This record gives sequence, C-alpha cells and structure tokens, in this order.
Amino acid sequence: MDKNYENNAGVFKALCDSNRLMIIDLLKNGEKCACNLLEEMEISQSTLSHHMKLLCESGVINCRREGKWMYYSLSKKGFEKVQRLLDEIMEAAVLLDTEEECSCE
Amino acid sequence: MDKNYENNAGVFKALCDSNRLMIIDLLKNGEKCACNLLEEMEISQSTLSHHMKLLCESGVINCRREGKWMYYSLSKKGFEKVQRLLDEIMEAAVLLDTEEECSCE
DNA sequence: CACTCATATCGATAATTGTCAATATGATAT
DNA sequence: ATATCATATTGACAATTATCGATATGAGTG
Repeated sequence: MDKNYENNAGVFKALCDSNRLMIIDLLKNGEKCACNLLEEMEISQSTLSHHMKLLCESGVINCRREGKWMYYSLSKKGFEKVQRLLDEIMEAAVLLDTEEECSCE
Repeated sequence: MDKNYENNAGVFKALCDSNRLMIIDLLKNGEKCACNLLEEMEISQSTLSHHMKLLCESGVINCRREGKWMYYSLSKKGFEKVQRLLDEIMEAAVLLDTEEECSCE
C-alpha cells in the first residue's frame, strides 16, 4: 500500500519540474540528441543529464545511444502508464463536484 | 511559455507526494472530514492541513466548511484538467516507442 | 596510443518541500 | 464571555531536490 503510493508519487515527480516539462515539450516533435536539448535550454550539461536520468527512470522517456550521442524520445508506454494511474484514481472515485469551486480560502 | 511549464508543473506537484496520494485514495469513497483523514493517517494535524491546502489550491480537491468541520472530496474538474494536460503532451507528440525499453543505463 | 567530443557522475551548495510543536483563528456550546 | 473543539498558520528544522563546476567515462579519430 504505502509502497505503491511511493511508487506512483515517483511517476508524477518526473512531471512536476518545469525544466522537465520543457524537455518533454521539446521532444514532442520527435527524438532529439542531448546536445540539441542543451542548446535550447538554459541549464548546464550536468543538470540536463540529471533530468534526463530522472525522466528515463520514470519511464516517460526512451533513450538510445548512437556513438557518442544520446537520443531521447517520448515513451508512449510511459505516458500511458501515467494515464492509467490517473484513470485508476478517477474511475474508482465518487467524483462529485459541488456546484462551485472550493469555497473556503 | 516558461510560465506555463511552471503552472503545469504545479498541477503535477500536487500528485507527487505519497501522503497526498494516500489522501486522494481515502477520498475515493466520497467526501470526508479532515478529522477522519487524520485518524487514518500517521501524520500530524498541521501536516495534514498543509497537504490539504496544496491539494485544494491545485484544484484536484474540493473543500467545504460545515460548522467546525472541513469536508474534502475529489474534484472531477480538477482531475479532468490533469488528464487534459497529459493529453496535450501525448496528442501533439510523435510517440514512437522503440522496440525495447530504454537500453542505456 | 593520445586527443577530442558527448555524456555521466561526483561533491558541494542553494532552494524547495515535508514535517512537527506551538499558537492563532473561528465556530459552537454553555 | 468563556471554554472547547476542529482546523489553519507560524516558525524551526530535517529531508529532498535542483543546480553547478569539476572530473570521470566511453566512443570515435588521428
């Protein structure tokens, strides 16, 4: 149980950083080399490498090496997993939006 | 652009903590009072309150006050927003899973 | 082999986040 | 008004994460 919460949280962690979302966005048009990503972002090479590692480990991004270069692409499987996670939450749920938004502040 | 990444990251941040996922899970069967949630979790009252604030602000949870009590429930709208975010990522994307999982490690 | 290039890892630091105990607030009841 | 109960906020601290520069690794090249 608790293990599962931890695991699932890990998947969402991959998506909760703005730089990582930008990386995902940059990959929407297809596979890119790490060096291309680096050019388009204002972060250091080691920081990019760190984010790529996280993204790959969480499964939402695929990578493959080609000689010196690393190529990254979005993982259909990975994102489907995230969707399934969300679906699980929603489907089992009694979702009753009260008329208004959260009324307390 | 950058603003948007930041905003979207915020939505996923709500889901990237195991205690918050547990709270969401506990709310699957319907609205619950903060005090009930507190009974079922091993965190302090102030910590729960902090998480509830985050969850409400991100929009995935509704709250309403009834006298002294706060009642929380999952927000259909909120989760649909998260799904839409994910869809945006996936739909625009050229998702090409290479035959195998990430081959580098 | 030595050299270069692309990427990964390490170690340190800064920033953010989770947590708690203590206290404040706001509602109800006496 | 005072007391009590449920929740929120505050302030402090611990844990985690993002970031960087420096260095290591590993692949290609001369």
